[in-house]
Amino acid sequence: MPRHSILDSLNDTLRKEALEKSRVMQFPPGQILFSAGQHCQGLPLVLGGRVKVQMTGVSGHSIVLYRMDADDICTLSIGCLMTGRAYRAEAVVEEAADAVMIPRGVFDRLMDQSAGFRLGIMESYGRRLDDLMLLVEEVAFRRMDKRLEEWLLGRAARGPVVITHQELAVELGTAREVVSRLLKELERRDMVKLSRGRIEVTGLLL
Amino acid sequence: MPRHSILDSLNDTLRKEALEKSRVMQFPPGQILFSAGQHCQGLPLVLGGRVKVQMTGVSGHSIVLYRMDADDICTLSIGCLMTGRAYRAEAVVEEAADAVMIPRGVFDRLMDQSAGFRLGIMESYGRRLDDLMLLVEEVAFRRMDKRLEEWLLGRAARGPVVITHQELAVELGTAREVVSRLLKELERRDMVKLSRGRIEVTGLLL
DNA sequence: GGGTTGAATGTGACTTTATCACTGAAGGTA
DNA sequence: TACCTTCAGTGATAAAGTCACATTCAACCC
Repeated sequence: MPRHSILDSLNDTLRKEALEKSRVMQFPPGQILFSAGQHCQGLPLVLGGRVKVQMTGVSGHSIVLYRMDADDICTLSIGCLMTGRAYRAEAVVEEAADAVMIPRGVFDRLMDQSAGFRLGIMESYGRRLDDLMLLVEEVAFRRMDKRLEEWLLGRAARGPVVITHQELAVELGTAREVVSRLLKELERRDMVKLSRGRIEVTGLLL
Repeated sequence: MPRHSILDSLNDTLRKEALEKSRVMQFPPGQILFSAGQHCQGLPLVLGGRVKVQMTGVSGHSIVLYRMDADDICTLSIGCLMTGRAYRAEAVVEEAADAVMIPRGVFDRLMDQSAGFRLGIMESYGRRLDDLMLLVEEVAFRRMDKRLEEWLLGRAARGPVVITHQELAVELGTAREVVSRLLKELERRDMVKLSRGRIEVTGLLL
């Protein structure tokens, strides 16, 4: 039985109908949920796992925009679903994920029938807008060394971080060389230990 | 009689009710529609004029996120209205604007009763997300000289651009000195003529 | 084991952008 | 006219991005 808080906001009849017409799907790590240029088939409600959403610019550079995990809604899909536009970004599964895929008709019906569902959708939208606004500010004004340190701290909680410099560059929206150099500097200062595809955070405080 | 396409999507009864309970407001240039930290009083439907939405980061720097003009909906307000969060950005009137302010209760009722209204709201949200995603890419990867030239071309259509270097820096999310130097270089190449608070685009092609 | 290969990382040289600290210029007003 | 405030110009330096190439590592195959 899929657990997603936006489904809790539905009454029994609606929930039953929604689940009957939707499918729970499983996605292994590495799977592309959708990519730029594709059209939307339904609204994914993420039940578990983790999915990163990134976009590639005209320049060929990529940047991670945000992540989705348990209890999230794929906000990007809503716009594509309602207006028929194509995705501009790409979603890649990081940790095996499962999601309820709500087809368009059901989505329309839920929006029509349930105030709670509408609230959930709007909340999700609002949060996403906020995230992106913060990202704009971060990219435009914050220093790369601080952003890198912060990113590492956010991941260092449980053991070493498994990631390449190139992937880390996409996380931060910068170049691989910049990441390499900043990491080397941190290593010189004994704040991290580097090995191939792996960063161990040893003494890093914000 | 306010003209806004999202009102056209309502049936006569709903439109009449909505307009009775809403107020058309006028805003002179320079007026702050809302600022960061404030709470939302209602959803503005922009009828005419122009409003820029910008945010100021922790660093104290500002950047323009997007603009609203005739027939736009203040997407940011929706999230704040529905979830009770405070605004994170600031909206400043550039050209005298008028807007219908829809109070929360009416908004809820329209979302409940009108599929067309819902579609309009969702479309607006989708467009805004897209805009912000493009802005992230632009800020992260594109060169400042190209962005500046593009911005100037977007404004040069009717006569000289009246703006200070500082304001232009906020448009692009960079520092005033950077704008000054890039403009000087364009002037050396006879692509613009500079005077105090004014930029005349003479020979600039993309 | 030794050799080959491709991905990942290191680094120098150089350009672009950001920051800091000023100086000078324009335009309004007492 | 003298003063004052805002706007613009600029040198010095640091941070970040770009390009080109060298090196290192791990996996895989004989």
